[in-house]
Amino acid sequence: MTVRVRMAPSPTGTLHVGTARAALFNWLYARHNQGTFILRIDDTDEERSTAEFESEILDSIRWLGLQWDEGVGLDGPHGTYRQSDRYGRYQEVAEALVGGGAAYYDDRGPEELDELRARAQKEGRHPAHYIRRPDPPFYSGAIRLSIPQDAPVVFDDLVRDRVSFEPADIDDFVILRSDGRPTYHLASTVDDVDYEITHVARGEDLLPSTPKHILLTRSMGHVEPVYAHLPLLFGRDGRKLSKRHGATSLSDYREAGFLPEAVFNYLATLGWGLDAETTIFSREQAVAVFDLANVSKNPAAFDPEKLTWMNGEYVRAMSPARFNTLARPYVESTLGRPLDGDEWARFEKIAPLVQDRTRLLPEAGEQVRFLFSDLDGYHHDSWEKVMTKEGVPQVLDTAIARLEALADWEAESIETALRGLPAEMGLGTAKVFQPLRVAVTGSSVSPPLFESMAALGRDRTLGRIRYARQELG
RNA sequence: GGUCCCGUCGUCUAGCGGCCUAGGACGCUGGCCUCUCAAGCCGGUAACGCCAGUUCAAAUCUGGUCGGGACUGCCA
Repeated sequence: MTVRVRMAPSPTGTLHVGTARAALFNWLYARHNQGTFILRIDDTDEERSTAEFESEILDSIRWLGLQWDEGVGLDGPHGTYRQSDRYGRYQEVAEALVGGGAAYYDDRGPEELDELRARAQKEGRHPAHYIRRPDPPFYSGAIRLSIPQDAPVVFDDLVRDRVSFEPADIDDFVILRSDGRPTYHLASTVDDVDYEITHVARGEDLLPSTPKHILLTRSMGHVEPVYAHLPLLFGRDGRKLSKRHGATSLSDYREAGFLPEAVFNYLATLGWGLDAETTIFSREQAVAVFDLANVSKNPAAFDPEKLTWMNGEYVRAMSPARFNTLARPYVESTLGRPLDGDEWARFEKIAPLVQDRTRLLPEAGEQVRFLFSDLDGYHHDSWEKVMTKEGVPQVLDTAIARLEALADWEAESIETALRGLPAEMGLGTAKVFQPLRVAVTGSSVSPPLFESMAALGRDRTLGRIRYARQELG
């Protein structure tokens, strides 16, 4: 049997990292089993669904690298894969269920239903005990599924193992609203049947709805898919992942300069692992061994710090050419203008050293800023801590003399010219190189000094050291 | 309130009766390296929620308890 899995986002917001992770696990399962990964849009909530959210979600999924084989935007055997296009089908199913006696029309109003729920809570019982087929049958209003009371609903969840629900605790839930539109339960279940979905891996929040979906599937005369309920994602404080924890949308991370392969890797480690030892792994490695049955039961806390560390691992591992291409827009946005050809050459010269020091792409811009704009002032603390020390004027004077005498302007010759200074002047290395660093880059933290000077160019470097010397009087 | 799910370092996890004086990763931290910062290397910190039971032996099995979470809509 071919594995067919799906992700079914609702376009009522941007793609949440939790939804992205569920999509990721589905994708991994499909790839591992040479199955089909389907993308469907669950847009039955017409009030909140928008085309903008839908395209944002599709972009984010593509960015993460989860190519779908069937579904929205692709020619498939099931139409548009957008639920709003299939209302006729859902109505047909709902009415057939009524015809067969498995469902019924309910025209009780919200007030009456609220009263029943309140009574249930007061008496410590489940609302299902009260929301049942009313006495004389009605033939208008919403359609509810009638829950058979004969046996418990039991299923073997791939991650939870055996789960069981008593029918008395399952309410006769609405499948078709009184305006003829389907509820999530109906649309989702009908689609899973029609699209021949074999495995449903989704968030644990849907575990309590699963017996409803199973009963619905069975009353349609089909066998339910295998379920796998994934643990939920939380913030570092153990609370539900929300805006308070910072970014919750995949696109937020994309914009912050995270790499898709790092986000992919990190998300995969939340609730699953390649093996006992490996933290950094590729898509291919994950695909090779992934199994829903190995997913953890515990909820996971999303830790931006660990993601950032992991991103740095990926930044350092990429080719210099790719780093340069990816970093360029961030450098330009730091400067607020595009780089010209000469500036680009200077950047390329020092880029490998910047790459080693970058965890998030935007950091690259800050590190090379001194190369492309005049020092708009020294970092105050750096100046105070470094430049006001004794001996600094002599260090700068000596360095200027040595550098002026250089025949060429390469990092190696600059180093040769300056390397011996500390010993010659009887000073510690930091006493010599830190003042030069501050003079040249404006800060006590920068890429390596000699390479920075080489990339900056002879005239600018000497100009900056002379200027700093003047400032000291 | 009711139903269901979950419970190993601060966090992500390994562990599926003896290999556990509990392993790896992030974080934090001591040191080395070193022109600063990173990176790298060596070391440290820190966990089986609790109580019973089963067993020669329990983080691993059972029961209870406590704690956390989800759901409880004509939202998804």
